[in-house]
Amino acid sequence: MHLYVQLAVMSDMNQMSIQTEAHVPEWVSKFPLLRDVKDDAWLETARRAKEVVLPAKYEVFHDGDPCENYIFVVDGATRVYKSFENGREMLLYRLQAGETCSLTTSILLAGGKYTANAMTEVETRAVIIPIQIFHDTFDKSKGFRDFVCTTFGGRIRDFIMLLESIATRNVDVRLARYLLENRSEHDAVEASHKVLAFELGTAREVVSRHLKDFEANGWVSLSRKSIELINTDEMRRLVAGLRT
Amino acid sequence: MHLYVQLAVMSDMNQMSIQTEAHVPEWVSKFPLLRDVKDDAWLETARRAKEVVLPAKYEVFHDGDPCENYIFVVDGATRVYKSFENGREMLLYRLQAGETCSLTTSILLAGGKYTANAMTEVETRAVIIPIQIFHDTFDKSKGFRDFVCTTFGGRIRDFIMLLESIATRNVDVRLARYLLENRSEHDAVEASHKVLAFELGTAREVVSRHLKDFEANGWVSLSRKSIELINTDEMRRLVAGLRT
DNA sequence: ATTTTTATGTGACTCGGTCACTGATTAATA
DNA sequence: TATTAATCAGTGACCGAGTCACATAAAAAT
Repeated sequence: MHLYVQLAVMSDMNQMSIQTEAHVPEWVSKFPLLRDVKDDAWLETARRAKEVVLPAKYEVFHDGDPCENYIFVVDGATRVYKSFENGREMLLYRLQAGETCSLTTSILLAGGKYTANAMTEVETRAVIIPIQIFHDTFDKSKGFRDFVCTTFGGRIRDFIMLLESIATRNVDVRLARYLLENRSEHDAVEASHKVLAFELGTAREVVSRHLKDFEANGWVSLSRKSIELINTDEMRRLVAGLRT
Repeated sequence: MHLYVQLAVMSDMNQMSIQTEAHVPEWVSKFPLLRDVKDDAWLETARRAKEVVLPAKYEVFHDGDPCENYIFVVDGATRVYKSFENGREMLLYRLQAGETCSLTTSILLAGGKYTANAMTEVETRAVIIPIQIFHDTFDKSKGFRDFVCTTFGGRIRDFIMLLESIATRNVDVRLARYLLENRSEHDAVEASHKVLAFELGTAREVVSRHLKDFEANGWVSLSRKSIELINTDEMRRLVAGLRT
């Protein structure tokens, strides 16, 4: 959060004087709820906001860091995860184009430090707003405020769903669902077991065992970093709870 | 959420005309962040708010219900929990005097239905604000807005801690900590294993077994609905991670 | 006094997570 | 290119947690 500002591709402040009143930076189009917000407070903040480009595998923030900016993700993908003392990591959510970081929002609104980590998975474009300007705009612009609250409020439900997926231990169902939902047009998922384990919040060995079971059932065909789906009907039955 | 308005003890609207401008309803004193908020929008909302008294074991809201009111808990205790399909229940958080329901807030801000249940544990006094008035006051009163955002934002951290406590399965440590933190002045905890299991988000049998282990270690003495702590030093060592 | 409810204790079992290894394949580099 | 290092996958043993099916005992209700 400290270093990457130096990587910033600043939006050209000099051009502001010749922009028309209705001008909205291009990146805002990625955020439908903000597109129609036209008040001065928001538009000035949007125009002044810094756009940054983060390389892949870049640590955006770390457990314990203070929070200095509100973050709009314009393009790319960033995972927000919690590292536990025992070394395990749990994916809390993934930020993609058009999303904002709810953990960041919560800290900006309520204070405190980051309680999780974030790392870009691929090169990620983001727009950041310093904390003071965030608060100022939050007070002055109802449109921006509604955007922040709406995007933030929805995340509680996601956390509860995450809780449920951990509390009700049904890795086989979640694995099957993940494979069905993330297969390519050729009914294959190109991912290592380690990656799948991280996505599902479980251990690699557990994924390997279930995949072996799936293979024994004739549902999938396994090879290095690739799972080919053979019998998607049976897998769908498993996901639907119609156990075989 | 529908019925209990009929139980309401309405604040006497007729008295409003003779109240001084600086008058703040008594219940606001339970919410430190609101005590110094004096703008008209908030004060009028505070004075108009309905105060309700809910009996113990009253279902405040249920998974799937729409959300119609913002809720200030003035006195008592209400548990907010999620029921899973397999019948297990998980305590998300407990609302006590001076708290507001973050799940309710998230729905008011972002829309949607309740995704959990809430039930009073003891008779609970609460003040409720209808959704339209909530939104109106949220826009007009910076003080109220700051209160809502601050109390709400802090809950994300709690959810992450809850996630951690489930993901890192160390029921013995959490049980010991719970006993240490909730013992009476006589170093005893008066609760059934079932209740303890609910508090810790685990199964009754697991609690029973760990308590038996604690007893075998000479740390506690067990009797019906009562756990007497004998050797708190060793239990503290366990909690601190200095395993024996 | 009898029945019902609640609280607790236990053994057998399944599942998920960890550990310690193995071999196989790919990537890096000397 | 040959060698080394890193990554990927598989497996068995083990442990903790959760579930199930009981059993016993105490308290509450009738």
